[in-house]
Amino acid sequence: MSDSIPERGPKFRRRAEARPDEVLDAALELFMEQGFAATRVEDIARRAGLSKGTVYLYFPSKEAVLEGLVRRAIVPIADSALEALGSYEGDPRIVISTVIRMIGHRFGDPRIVAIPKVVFREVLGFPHLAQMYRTEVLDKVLPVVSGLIRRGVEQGYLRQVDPELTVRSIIGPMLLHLVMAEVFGITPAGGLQFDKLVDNHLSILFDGLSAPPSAKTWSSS
Amino acid sequence: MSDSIPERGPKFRRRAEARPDEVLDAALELFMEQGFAATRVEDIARRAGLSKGTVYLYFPSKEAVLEGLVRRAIVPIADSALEALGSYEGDPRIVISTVIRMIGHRFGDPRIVAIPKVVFREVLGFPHLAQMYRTEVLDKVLPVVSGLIRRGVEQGYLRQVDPELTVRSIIGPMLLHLVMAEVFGITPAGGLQFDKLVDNHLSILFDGLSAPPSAKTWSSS
Amino acid sequence: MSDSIPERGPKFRRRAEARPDEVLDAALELFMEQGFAATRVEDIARRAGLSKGTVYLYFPSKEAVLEGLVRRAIVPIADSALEALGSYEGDPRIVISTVIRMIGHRFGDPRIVAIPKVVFREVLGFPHLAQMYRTEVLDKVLPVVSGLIRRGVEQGYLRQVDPELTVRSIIGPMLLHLVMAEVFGITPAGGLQFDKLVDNHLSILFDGLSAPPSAKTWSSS
Amino acid sequence: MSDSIPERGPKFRRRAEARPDEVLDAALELFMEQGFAATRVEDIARRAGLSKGTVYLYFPSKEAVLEGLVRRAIVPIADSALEALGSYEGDPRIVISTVIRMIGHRFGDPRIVAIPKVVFREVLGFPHLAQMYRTEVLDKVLPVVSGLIRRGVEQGYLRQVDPELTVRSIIGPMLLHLVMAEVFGITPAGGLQFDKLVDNHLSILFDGLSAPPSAKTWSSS
DNA sequence: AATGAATGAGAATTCATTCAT
DNA sequence: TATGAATGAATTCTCATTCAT
Repeated sequence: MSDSIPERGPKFRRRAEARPDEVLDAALELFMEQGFAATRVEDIARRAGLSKGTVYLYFPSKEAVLEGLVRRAIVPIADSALEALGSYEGDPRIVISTVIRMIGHRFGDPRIVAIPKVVFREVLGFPHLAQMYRTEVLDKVLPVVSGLIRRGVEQGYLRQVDPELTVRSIIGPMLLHLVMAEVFGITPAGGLQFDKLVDNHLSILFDGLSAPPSAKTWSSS
Repeated sequence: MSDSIPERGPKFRRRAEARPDEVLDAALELFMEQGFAATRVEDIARRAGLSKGTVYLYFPSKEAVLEGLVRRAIVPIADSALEALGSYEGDPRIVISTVIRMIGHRFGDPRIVAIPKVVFREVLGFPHLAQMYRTEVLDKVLPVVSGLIRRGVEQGYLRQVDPELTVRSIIGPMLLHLVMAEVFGITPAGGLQFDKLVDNHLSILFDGLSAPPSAKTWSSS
Repeated sequence: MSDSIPERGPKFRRRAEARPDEVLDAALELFMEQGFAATRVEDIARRAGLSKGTVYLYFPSKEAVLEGLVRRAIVPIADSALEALGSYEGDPRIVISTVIRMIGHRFGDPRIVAIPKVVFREVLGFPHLAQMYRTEVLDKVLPVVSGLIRRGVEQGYLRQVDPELTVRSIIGPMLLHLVMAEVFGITPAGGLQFDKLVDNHLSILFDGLSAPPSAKTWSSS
Repeated sequence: MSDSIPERGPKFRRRAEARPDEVLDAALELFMEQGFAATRVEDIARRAGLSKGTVYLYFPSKEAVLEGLVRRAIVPIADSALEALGSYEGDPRIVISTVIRMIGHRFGDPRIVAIPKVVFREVLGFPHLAQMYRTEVLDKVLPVVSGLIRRGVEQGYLRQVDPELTVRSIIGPMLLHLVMAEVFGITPAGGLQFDKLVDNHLSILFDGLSAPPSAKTWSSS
């Protein structure tokens, strides 16, 4: 029992410390594919290469797995977003572009998009999940972004806009791009192409849809 | 026949024609509040003022209720959207504004937003729901919108943008506004205020975030 | 309702007194096809050209329909069988042949075989049905048959056999013929052919399987 | 049953391999007593000393239990019957007697008769059960028996009879004996007494009911 | 630590029966 | 009489969770 038992289990022996993470990985995939309710604990176990009982060794309940999933994802998100947005001083359009591109890049990784997708899906059923996500992620990130915009307006970089509402204009198109692709399978001709979306989006976001000569004659109100 | 006792409690109300709609109304509320999986058929019945069995009188399964919900909502959506977008000829910004405002207005009615919310939530678990929604709503509406944009570009009203991707920039901010409010309870100071969101959004959409003088010095690429 | 309403209902108007019988007819078919438990009251009603509620106008419960079915079938069976067997005095082989042929003939009518088939199927679940069938049919018919055999033995027409057990030898082959055909779809080449079965059976029953010369050397004990 | 309780109560007996058989045993008893439809899965579980869920651990549905029951019974039946009938060469009456006696003996065991009884009862409701039983049992056994008879006729041991129809005369009386006893509780004075039935039956089968002197004057046609 | 057999509460669905019309 | 909408008890089946090994 002490050393070489290579033929036990279908896979090579793994370090026990990695187990909880493997469970979360498996759960993430499944919750994303079918939702929390439709995923059986045994499915999670199987996909993680474990038995049902073992899952309960690391998580007291199925709901705890979902919670663990969100918790695990929360720290790096808030961290890296705030880090990038952090204390930049100059033209906010540069930071915004940078961050948007970074987010766009990250969302190319299915492991990363999966988290918000699962959260969106399940929060209504588990309000304290929403609470957690809001407190740990949104309440930290949103004020920074709107602060950035406010400063941009004050410093003359940006037109007079409502900073809070403008956050929706910055992030919304990317969310929709994802939703269309993931939920309905609607992508542009060549695939997800987040890069192109970001280019098109930033161009409109900063310079508007209107053709230059029309700027005088057009009024959106 | 002898004596008429019409007020004998909620039982035997005999309004057969209205029943399916009452069931759908109740189901919509519950699916929205807790999701499809967490809603028991008995809950639906109770909220509709019926007994469990009666629900099955009109719908062969719980899933059929969900389907009926989507089906009921689909026709008016596609209709009214296409009607508004229809065959407008002039400056597309006027149509876009009009439609966006119309959508914004409609989304003020919780009965109306509820449908896409439920669809988004459950679609992963019921792929043919996605199919239905896509075929009946998205595949009809999206091409019209991107056609509008394409024409706007060709006729010089709009800058050179990718029509398909630009759809995301038009609708995305509104989706995010809703998601933030409904999923995480994050609204601007005074409530949902869809009107203000729409104004802010359209202003940015057409004229861009950048302050006018900066147009020369800024490059979004 | 006053005079000529030929287009109401799928069939010509029938006299109300026939209703209970129509219900029993429908029930018989269905109980035979699928068994009592698998037959819904609504199925019975539909096949009888009535509505569910109307069935309850004539029978207080589903079980009462089954009971009514058996009751209706019992009288003529006992009657006609006893009549034929009744008070015959001469060679019992003639009566037995006659009755067997009569039974064989009757069993050609699906409406008639259906009754014992349904009874066999359901008696275990409704013991008082068995009781009824036994008291009304079997306890009347069997003693007459074994009495006939006993007398045949006493009068030298038949070999020394056990009259009670011999009843099984007389009727059993016909039962098996039916069971094989109805339950497993196993019939002789040209169909049910009850006539041929009866001929073959009677020939063996009275004269035995053994070839004549072997009679001396063979002993069945 | 009386003593050896491996203590610890009925829970967690951990005898995984025996379980399916225990379930089948319990189901057999119940299906026989009350029929398939009237037996609840929980009843089966309870009688097997298990919980409802455990039944589903081994059988995916109640119907699968019924199927398993038949499947389990089928192999030994066909095997032992064919073995006995197999390749006998001489006087077929000896084999027939032997097999009939063997069957008679076996049918003394309630566990064995139960199977065909359940099959007969439920087969109309589950046609593929009939299919299975027919293919695996009847289609194997019947041709062997009729072949035996045909050979007996050819070799002069038996009178000119129809081999296929004669099968009914051989087996039918035993079936009826069982049906009368099990369905209606009608047995000869001293109980089932299969031995006596078999003796009486074989005597008639081979030598006929008719008293010897009458052979000339009697004609069964 | 790991397993998977066993449990039982809970949910979907069916259908006999009732009753206002 | 006749109808069929409405009811709810009963039943099948699922699956999170426990626990002996």
